[in-house]
Amino acid sequence: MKIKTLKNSKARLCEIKTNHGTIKTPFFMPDATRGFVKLVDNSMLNKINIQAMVVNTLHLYLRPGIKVIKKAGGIHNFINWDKPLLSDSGGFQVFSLIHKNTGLGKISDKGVVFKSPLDGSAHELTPEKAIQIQFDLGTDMIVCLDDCPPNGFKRKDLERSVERTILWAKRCRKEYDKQAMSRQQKPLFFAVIQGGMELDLRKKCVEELIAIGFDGYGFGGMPVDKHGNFLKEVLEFTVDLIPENSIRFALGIGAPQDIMECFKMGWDIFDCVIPTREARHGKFFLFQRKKIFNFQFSIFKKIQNSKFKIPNSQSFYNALNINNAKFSNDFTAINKYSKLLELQQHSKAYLHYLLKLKDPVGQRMASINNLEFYMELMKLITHSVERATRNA
RNA sequence: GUGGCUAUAGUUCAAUGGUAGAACACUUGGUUGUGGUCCAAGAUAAGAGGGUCCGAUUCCCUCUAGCCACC
Repeated sequence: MKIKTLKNSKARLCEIKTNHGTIKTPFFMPDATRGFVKLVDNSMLNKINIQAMVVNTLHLYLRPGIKVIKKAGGIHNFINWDKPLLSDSGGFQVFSLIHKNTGLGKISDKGVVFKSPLDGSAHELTPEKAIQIQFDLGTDMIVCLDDCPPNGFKRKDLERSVERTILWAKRCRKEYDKQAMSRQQKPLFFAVIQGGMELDLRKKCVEELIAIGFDGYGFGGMPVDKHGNFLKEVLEFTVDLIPENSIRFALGIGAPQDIMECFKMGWDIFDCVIPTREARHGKFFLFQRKKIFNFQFSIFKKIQNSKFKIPNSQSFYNALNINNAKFSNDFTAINKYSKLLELQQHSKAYLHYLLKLKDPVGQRMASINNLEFYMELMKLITHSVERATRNA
């Protein structure tokens, strides 16, 4: 991994080598939980320049099942995608399933027993099994099974989830080493840091995980509190504890301004459902073009001066709710600056109408608009920082 | 043409002689390792005319409209 650190900032630009090509950070991965980004096909993802995606161990294990994927020659072949893929362990999903509905499963030190939400059949996920499945998928980056606590967990419960996360990380490491012996290509291996909002638990967790040794470390748990406030302090505290030569993965983050904040702190890679899920429900990201120059200029200036401070998000983009009645008669282009003809040529009123009907045609257009926005956001940060460091 | 039934929110339906509810639709928020969702808040209603009654959306009459059956 190549790392380019910035003079007056903790932010950094990295190049990460994977089995399916090199990725440049900061980068954002859309969630393709079941092996596809909802409503968007691969040729469109390539057009938008998506570098990598996140698939989910648990969802793919339940359906179509590992047998099918192995028979297909791995997940890349199965979904016809030749760029990097990261598989999430399924920890977040199975834990949120159980925490929301205690009847659906049981958590013990051994692993998690749960009922499939698809057909009610019983399954067990253990740390070893999570790693085996991910090797079978053949993803380029894999993640330890972790004990993911819900928002509002008390200290005692958080302590137990940290203990279990560490215990499981050890078992995952052991299974990884066993699996890796018989394979030519090894995936990059991530552990997940838990501890909720308790800083000493975060510290303990990350120190123990570093002692075990991983290629990268992820921020676990919800990055927002129950009121929806972004946990900036916890994220900043945690990233400072991760070694510089490790990849820093901000799981589930986030809103555009949260990604900006995290990049500034030194997080490298991101994934989130926001651009696609919210697109389906009408939230729609657009740059304020006139303000982008100011935005770039302020990054440039702030790197040259003392503290690198990312400007307020409100100053350069809008999050519109295309469902609002005012768009029913707005015949301007969905996004006249888009590279994609369908976003240039269709009107906001048309998209409003399609989304009111919950039609996939509209949901798709909104999804690709938001994904293009996120990719441009990454490009904008990277270019601004590169230009600034060149001239510094 | 005759007989019967019905008329309450944008829609489909409740309850009620004294403050008219729901679902969906509508309006506005929220959604952070994907439930193709979910949650929260909000606006909106008694066909027309007459009668009984302290008081009628409710009971009675006439008209109007719709539905069903029969000719």
